[in-house]
Amino acid sequence: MKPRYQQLKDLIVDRISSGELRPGDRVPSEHELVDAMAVSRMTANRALRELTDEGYVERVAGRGSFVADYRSRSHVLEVQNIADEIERRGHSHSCQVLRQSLQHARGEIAKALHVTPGSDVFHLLLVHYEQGAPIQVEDRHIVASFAPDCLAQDFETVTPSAYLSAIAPLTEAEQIVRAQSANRATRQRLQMTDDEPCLVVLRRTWADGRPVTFARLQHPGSRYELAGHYTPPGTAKSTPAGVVLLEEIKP
Amino acid sequence: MKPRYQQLKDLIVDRISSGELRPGDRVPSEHELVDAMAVSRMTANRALRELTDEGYVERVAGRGSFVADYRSRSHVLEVQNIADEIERRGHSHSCQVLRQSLQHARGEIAKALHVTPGSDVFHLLLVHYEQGAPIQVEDRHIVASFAPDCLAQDFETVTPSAYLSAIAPLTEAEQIVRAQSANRATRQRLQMTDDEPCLVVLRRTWADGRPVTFARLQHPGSRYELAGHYTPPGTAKSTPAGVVLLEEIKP
DNA sequence: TGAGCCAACTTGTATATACAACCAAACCCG
DNA sequence: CGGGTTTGGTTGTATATACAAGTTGGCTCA
Repeated sequence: MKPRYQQLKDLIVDRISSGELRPGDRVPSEHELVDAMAVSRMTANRALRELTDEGYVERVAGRGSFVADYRSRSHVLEVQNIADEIERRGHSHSCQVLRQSLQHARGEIAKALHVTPGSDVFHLLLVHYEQGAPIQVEDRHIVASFAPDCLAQDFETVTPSAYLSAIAPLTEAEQIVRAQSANRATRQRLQMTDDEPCLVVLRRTWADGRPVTFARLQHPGSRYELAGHYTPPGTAKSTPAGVVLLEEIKP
Repeated sequence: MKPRYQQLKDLIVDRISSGELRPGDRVPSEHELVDAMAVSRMTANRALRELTDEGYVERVAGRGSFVADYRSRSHVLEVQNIADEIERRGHSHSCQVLRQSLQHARGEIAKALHVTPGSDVFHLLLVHYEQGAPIQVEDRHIVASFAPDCLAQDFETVTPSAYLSAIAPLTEAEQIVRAQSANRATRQRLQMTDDEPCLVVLRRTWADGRPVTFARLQHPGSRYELAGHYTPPGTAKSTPAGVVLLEEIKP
């Protein structure tokens, strides 16, 4: 038998990930949980407090508890949307859609997305631009059942990342980073010289406990780099100042 | 005034990061905290429980609470030691030291390590091999005051990462990943072809609240890649199975 | 009408208490 | 001497209660 505070947490997380509760919505107060679930206030408090630590809930003394905005939930999403990233640099982002089609999953794609071969998946091929210069080729497959209206989307306005995380919170991501040579088509799309290395990111993302999308992101090595900042779990909030300017270091 | 559970947490974390308590050592039990600090057991419980969530402490019902092993504390260290990584793959690791010297910090190195130009820093240049094949050039600077006996170490036996994390827990890391062309010396050391892309990681690591080491890690693009797995804070423990085999996907 | 005050609700923290489960070492008995 | 048992210490969970502090909205009174 699970402890009662965990049952309360599961209950609330379920209501969030099912979409019943959306970011900004009010979640039951401690007293409401006490009355409805027949637990003590300390137990309800522990459940809500841990959900706060885990990023699901935001609490304000005097007002109540609310579903947190997914975007503030994890590094996963921060890293994921290149449009936000470019905007944060104060640059302009634009995007060109080269392909947006329904396909049948085959081979590695089916395996990576945990669907049976032949299942419906959407295929997207986009080029992202920063200040007019191409910065990323996004080659993405999406499980069709997760995002049925994918073909109707205008991905030149809303990036696939933003679109997907609006459907349901992306709970988990796995990625591999490689330095590779790009093929000719990619070189052309990214306006790369022949011998310029290409930074490739393979990323698989989960929602509702199953993989929903797989992307291959290719970037020109001379104009793009990945930055990461790691702290031990729990220390994340105490980010010290002066964590910049590593960029300036030349080999 | 800080809440009392936070005071207890600070107290214990201070004793850990000062070195008074080392991994595996016993930390005060709840009852001992109750007696010594004049708090209720629930308050002591909350302090120890949160330290457990944050990775500082491991608790075993019936035995007690103990300082956690740093190595299980965060992705930072997991990723950091290439010898462990190679060993985990069941391969053999070896290492060749090309340089191990005392230098004076200049320019970007001084800035990156937050020391005044001219301060003592150690400089290491190593090549790591996996199954006899070169896999990484490690070009590292270490703040001398942090690791005074650095020149006496045999880094062909114990990697710099392992050595540094034995001195004090590394609490924070910042890294940048690039795809670059390697210069001729590096290409030769890594036995790379002329047009092979090079995966470069620039990493700065903190301990005791200050940067202590800066490393440039270069890898042959055809034989090395970075893998990462991200979950939202708090969900980290529920890592689902079937998170492998992304490696097999060919572009 | 408007400004200030107050009451109700909320979260945040702290205490005292209770019981279950677990572990290790001491203990007892055959 | 050896094996089962007891016992004391430990964590894990749960409850009832209390007070402080923040927020909101309504109410009163000038």
